[in-house]
Amino acid sequence: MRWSQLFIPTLREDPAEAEVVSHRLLLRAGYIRQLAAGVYSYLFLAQRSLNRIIGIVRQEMDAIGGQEFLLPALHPAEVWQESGRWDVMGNDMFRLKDRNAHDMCLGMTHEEVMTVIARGELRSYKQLPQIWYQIQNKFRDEPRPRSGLMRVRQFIMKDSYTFDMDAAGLDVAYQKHYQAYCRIFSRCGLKYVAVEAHSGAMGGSQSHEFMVKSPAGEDWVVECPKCGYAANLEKAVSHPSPAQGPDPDGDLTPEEFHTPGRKTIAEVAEFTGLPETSQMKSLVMVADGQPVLALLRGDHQLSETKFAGALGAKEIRPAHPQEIVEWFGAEAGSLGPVGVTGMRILADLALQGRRNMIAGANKDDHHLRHVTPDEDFKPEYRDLRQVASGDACTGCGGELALDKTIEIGHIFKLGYRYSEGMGLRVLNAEGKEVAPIMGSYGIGIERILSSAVELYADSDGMALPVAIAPFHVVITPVNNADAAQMKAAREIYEGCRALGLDPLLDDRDERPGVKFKDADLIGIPYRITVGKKLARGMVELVERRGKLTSEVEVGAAAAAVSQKIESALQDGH
RNA sequence: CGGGGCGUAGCGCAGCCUGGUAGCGCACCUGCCUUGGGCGCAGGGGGUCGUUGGUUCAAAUCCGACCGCCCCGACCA
Repeated sequence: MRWSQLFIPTLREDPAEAEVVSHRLLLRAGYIRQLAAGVYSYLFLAQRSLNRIIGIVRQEMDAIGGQEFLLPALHPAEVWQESGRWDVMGNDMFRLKDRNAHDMCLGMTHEEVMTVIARGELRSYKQLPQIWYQIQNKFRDEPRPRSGLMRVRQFIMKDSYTFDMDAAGLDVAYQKHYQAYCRIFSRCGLKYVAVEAHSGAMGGSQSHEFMVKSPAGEDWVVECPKCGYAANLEKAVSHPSPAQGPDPDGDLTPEEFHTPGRKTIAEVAEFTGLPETSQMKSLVMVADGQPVLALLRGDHQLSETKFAGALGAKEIRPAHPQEIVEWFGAEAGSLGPVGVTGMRILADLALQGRRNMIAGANKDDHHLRHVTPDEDFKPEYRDLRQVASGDACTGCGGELALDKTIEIGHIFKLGYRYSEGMGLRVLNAEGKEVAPIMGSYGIGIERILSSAVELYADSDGMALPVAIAPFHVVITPVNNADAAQMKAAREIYEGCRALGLDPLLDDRDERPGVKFKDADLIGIPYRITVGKKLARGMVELVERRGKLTSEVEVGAAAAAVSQKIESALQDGH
């Protein structure tokens, strides 16, 4: 296509509201414009790039036997009430009423709708397995949209749903998706990791997230460089570092001592001269309205996800200061498990077997020494500890690393929640009614674009992978007034088209500097510069990433770039 | 929902403190010039100063309410 005819509104300056790299560049390069908080218009370049991404996703989904549907974005309240999620989703769901005051909502996801279709039509085990998917807009009224296309309120998602007769069938569907996701993200040119994930409020047994490491990410993943263990921080396990000092021996009884003004673990450690690992950290949480005491080693952090999981709680929060005083008779900073009644006490596994530790005395400015779990109080032991960087891998002992990541895909086994709950039944070979087992698998389409921008940006702009760039190559005549240059540029352009490439001809009447800057900014992976060297019959072929430049003959330029593109697509660059 | 910041031309900003009816750079339009990294010269168009109430002879400027957007945190199938 000819640049002079296109709408590519590049900005010379950074828009003030954009902070993260991808947001800034997508705006500057004329890919997107904001309409409201977390709502964006995708202009020409973004649409081309997203279509490329969608094309890859579609191919790979079809390759595993997926069947594409297009489902309503507008749902009646009933289907969500039936699954019980009308209430669960709270303010994250966009809700509205139709003219008859009937409750409706915009779909955040499509388990309900898919299940409704399935229960109306699937009758026999002979019809299973099924893989149904859709690529379309989903709506979530995010409490805080942010980071450009990273967290938005309307976004494109590929979502698939599988129906199988048994767990073994689900395993197959799950593995197919796992493999398909690996192919999709590799083909899109991303460096990603698949990590074990928490399956969240959806329930279900097994779950993996596909993550791209990036400082712009919002999730933490834990990785072992030695054995390849990788998990979302919410779910990750590790061996904690050893306690920094031995516990005092003997069958000692708790003994109160005065700790004026010492509230934090660090302050108490300094005051007593004992390491933080000798202390018990007491956190008061409220789980579904009930107070619960959580105990950890002094230097450890509570994983709220693990904590909620251990209790099977839907909603947890730290107790308010007034509540703490009411229940413990002391303020946070002097709390401990000894003498606590009327609430569950959950202790992290790292406290099991420890003796004679320091804990709060439930009396302001006082602590207890010689507190021993199981003797001085009876806790329930659970894994509550959030993994920290440097912990030892439980598999191989390697040193775990923590990285910030962007979640681009999530697959999980749903189990029977929707089929059971919404009355989806088929007859099995014995003629008995059974509920099929389901899986659900999502990909954030815009996040693939954002991640690619983040991953390959430099000071000049973006440098998109060939497979998802809006054009393969931009042909830049340096001087429009030079008829020979324009002619050669057009010939190369036509040559590229003949080879099946998507070329962009920069025929704008602009100074060369402007053309180069814009080409770099919008991230087209290759540029053919037609300039002075044309006198010798040569043009330049520039790779956007790394700015590698080579000279080729005019007549060979199209073939040369085609070859590079071909191999880049093979290697996923 | 808690904390912070911002709203003046398409974009980036100044003006506000100390009220007197709006300015700069980029972009845009016209002409000339120039053509290997956001060129030069000349001329020009474009703004209900987020909305609304109040104070005042007079409000972009002072006071109040509201709305919107960004950032940090909480939250996040």
